[in-house]
Amino acid sequence: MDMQISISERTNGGAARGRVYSLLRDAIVSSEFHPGQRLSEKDLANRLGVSRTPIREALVRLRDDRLVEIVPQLGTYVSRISHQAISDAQFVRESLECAAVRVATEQAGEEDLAALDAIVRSQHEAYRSQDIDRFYFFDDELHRTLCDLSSHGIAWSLSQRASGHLNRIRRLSMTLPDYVHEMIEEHETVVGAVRRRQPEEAEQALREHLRMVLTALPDIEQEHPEYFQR
Amino acid sequence: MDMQISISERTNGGAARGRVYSLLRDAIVSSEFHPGQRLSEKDLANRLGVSRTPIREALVRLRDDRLVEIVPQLGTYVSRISHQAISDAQFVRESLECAAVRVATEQAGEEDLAALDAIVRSQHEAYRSQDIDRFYFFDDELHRTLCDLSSHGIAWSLSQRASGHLNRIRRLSMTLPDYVHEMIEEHETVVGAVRRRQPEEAEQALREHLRMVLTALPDIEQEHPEYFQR
DNA sequence: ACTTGCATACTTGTATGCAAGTATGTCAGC
DNA sequence: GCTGACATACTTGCATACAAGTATGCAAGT
Repeated sequence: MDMQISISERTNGGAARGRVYSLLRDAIVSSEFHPGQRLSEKDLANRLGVSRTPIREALVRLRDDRLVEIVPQLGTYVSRISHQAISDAQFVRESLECAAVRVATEQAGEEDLAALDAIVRSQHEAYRSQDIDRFYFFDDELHRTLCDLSSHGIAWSLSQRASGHLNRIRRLSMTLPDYVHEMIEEHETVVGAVRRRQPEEAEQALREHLRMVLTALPDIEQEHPEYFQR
Repeated sequence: MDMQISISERTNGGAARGRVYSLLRDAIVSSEFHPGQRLSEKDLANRLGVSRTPIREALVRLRDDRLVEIVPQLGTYVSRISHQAISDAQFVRESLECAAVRVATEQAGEEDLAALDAIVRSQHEAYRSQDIDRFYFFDDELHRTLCDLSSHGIAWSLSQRASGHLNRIRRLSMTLPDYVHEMIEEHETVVGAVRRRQPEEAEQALREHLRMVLTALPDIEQEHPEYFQR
């Protein structure tokens, strides 16, 4: 067992659980842990240098996110991507973020609009330098900011939490430069509608934008059929 | 320690955690545990006849629901009712359920409509016999059914999970017969709009209905100021 | 009387041991 | 060679022991 990690983390209060949750979630969403893979609490505990307890609590939370399935006395498995889970995640994300953007359109001040513009500009820049991680960072940043502007930041928290399956698809379909440019244009459309105080337009533009990730689904399923359920 | 409970539960897999979560959530929502009250894992473990482990896992989940606040090395407290939490919960519930009812309006079959009618009739009956618990049961049942008809049952799960603070208010304002009758009429309006395939109407009716619970808020805050934050 | 420092009794976070159930490999018997 | 039973080595769920930090009350000093 790795004592350094163990001891250094012991000083912080409740850091291990959150750290383990983030690590495991990233590993699943990035398909580093591939769908269907069996996970062992004990093995994860050894690899991360903590005991089973924080591992367990993280796994229970990931089950709430539908990213793992825990079968008592049998094992814990990375969930396969299911169409129902994707559809549900899409529904939740659309519902929350579209409702948020309507409110944001009514509440955004001039400095808020400037912040949105800045994010879009940063995305352009990331696109030019082909920095895909940075691009997706600002993608999230834009959506988060739109939710925050509704004064219901919870919309983004819950949307993120529910979007595990969607993010897996997004991560599997990363390298599509044409699509990336289209995404920036869609962002500009949304921000433009917010600026012109057109909630209906903003909602519609965001809804279409959110559905773009689904267009990659058939290709991914053909490429990785073993990642999908049934 | 109560060995009977402990042993009887040991046979089932993962039953203790779920049972403890439901018990604690009910206790908080019903204000049996009053807002601001300090909870002790060890004390709860003794009272429920289980060890700290399932208690901990339930409390962590309740923190996700914003119903408790866990302060490391200090204590766990029942969250006070905050206007932000109420507003967030209302936003989430409206967003999810209104989106669901739109889809439900398009998808409901004749037998689904009959089921909705049956629930409303049961509510009438519960009202006549002044059975408030039964009334609220069918209230939930109607909302859950509407979500299920959208083929996104997750909408109801998440709505429920996010509605802890709202349900606390609802439970604190229980005995209002006039209001109850009004609620039934609102339900009938929603179901009627679904039957006539008017998604916009159904959504609007549901939205207004969902906001009714908030009308009780000022009275409750005046009656129990110590339950509220700040 | 008041303040200050320390012992103590809490709290939660983490680690680990035990119980119960399942899959699997191996060996005996046919 | 094939089949079936059993030992074994896993799994998760729960209980408990230990670590570390905080509040509190008491006693001693000013």
